[in-house]
Amino acid sequence: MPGKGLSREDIVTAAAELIESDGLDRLSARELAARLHIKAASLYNHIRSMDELHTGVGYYAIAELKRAQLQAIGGKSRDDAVRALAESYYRFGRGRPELYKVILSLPMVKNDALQVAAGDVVEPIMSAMSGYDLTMEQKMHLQRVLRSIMHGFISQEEAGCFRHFPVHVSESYRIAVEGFILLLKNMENEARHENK
Amino acid sequence: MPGKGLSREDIVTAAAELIESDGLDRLSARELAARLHIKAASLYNHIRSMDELHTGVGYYAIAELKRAQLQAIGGKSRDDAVRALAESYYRFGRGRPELYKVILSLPMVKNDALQVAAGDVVEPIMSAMSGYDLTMEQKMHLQRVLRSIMHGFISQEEAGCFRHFPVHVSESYRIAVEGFILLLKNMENEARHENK
DNA sequence: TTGACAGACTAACGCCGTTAGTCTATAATT
DNA sequence: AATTATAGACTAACGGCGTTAGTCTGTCAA
Repeated sequence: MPGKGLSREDIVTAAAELIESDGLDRLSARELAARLHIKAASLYNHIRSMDELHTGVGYYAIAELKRAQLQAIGGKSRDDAVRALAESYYRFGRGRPELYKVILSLPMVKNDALQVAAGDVVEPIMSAMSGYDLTMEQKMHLQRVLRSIMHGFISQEEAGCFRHFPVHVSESYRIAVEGFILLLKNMENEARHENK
Repeated sequence: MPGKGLSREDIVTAAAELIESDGLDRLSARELAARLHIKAASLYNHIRSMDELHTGVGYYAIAELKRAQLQAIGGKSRDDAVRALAESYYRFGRGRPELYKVILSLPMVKNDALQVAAGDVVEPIMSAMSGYDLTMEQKMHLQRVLRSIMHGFISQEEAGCFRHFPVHVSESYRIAVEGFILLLKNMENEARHENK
């Protein structure tokens, strides 16, 4: 094996590094190949297409995000867990914006394997909400709500939509998260009154 | 003027139509030119670059979205206005997904003129919240929160993230909006108690 | 009638992802 | 130890992309 020591995983890792350092739009077969000291065509000995590589980086990014969230939740529960989750999600999105973009650009539809990865996105949120007295169906709805808040916030700030007013973005986010916690408790109480 | 009757606006309109019918990723100079029965290079007599054209379509999309929202709010106020706004936003995002993508892909940072357009995004939301007894600063925060909810929801559903559970998406959205209204009223009441 | 010019054209450049075909060095087999 | 198979690099090329330069032509104003 001439010029060995180059696995598929090496390429995915190199692509992730390229994306994080130079930006997602700078990822190209030739640029990536140059970093690995090979020619663009040689990449195709390891990957099927740039699209598949993109998906591969997506898995990596989702795994990183999941890891960060689970670590943030730690031994916390209820409000503390939700706050920690929201903060870690925000920190990931803002701290590694290019990697976060990769997650966004993944079309979860086409690929079956990606539906597994989609579970990785949901799991930490469900875990953070485990301490609340809610039905599974309620939690599924609320998981979508929280994800929408977190993702919507990050992507709009990233796009520069929040720059135009002199009120602090972090305070807006805090209000959003506290509003979600308010909703959580409200739904808990409603259930309690019905059962009484 | 040989082959006249082709203005910059015609090209923006044609681009918007192309995007809506064939998808944003199918927009290319050659494809667009073919629709206008000219060659790709001739486009540059009217536009500076494809990027600028993209921005032009973005203006159009934002104007459309604003129009839909203001119409939805109509004479409504408070909760009704917020619900109508949220519904119209959702309907726009889901009903014209490719046009909505154009708005998302606009980087509000670079272009000064786009900051004007950003005001068009904010205005209907502030209008819907006008009936609540809140400070301007509070409304600015809450406008960000609502936008995050609406945008986060649409973009995640568009990406296919909500397909994996057998609970209705529209119900999730309803919960999210009602949660926001809950937050609105909660902040109103807090202010009232402080002032008493 | 003539000159200016808007607005189309062709040709070409350098980028992109991707495929086909070739060569070579190592690993496995005889 | 000699041979064969193969992994994995290479060059060359294709069609598509956005974009620029330079050219030609038809209409409108002087």
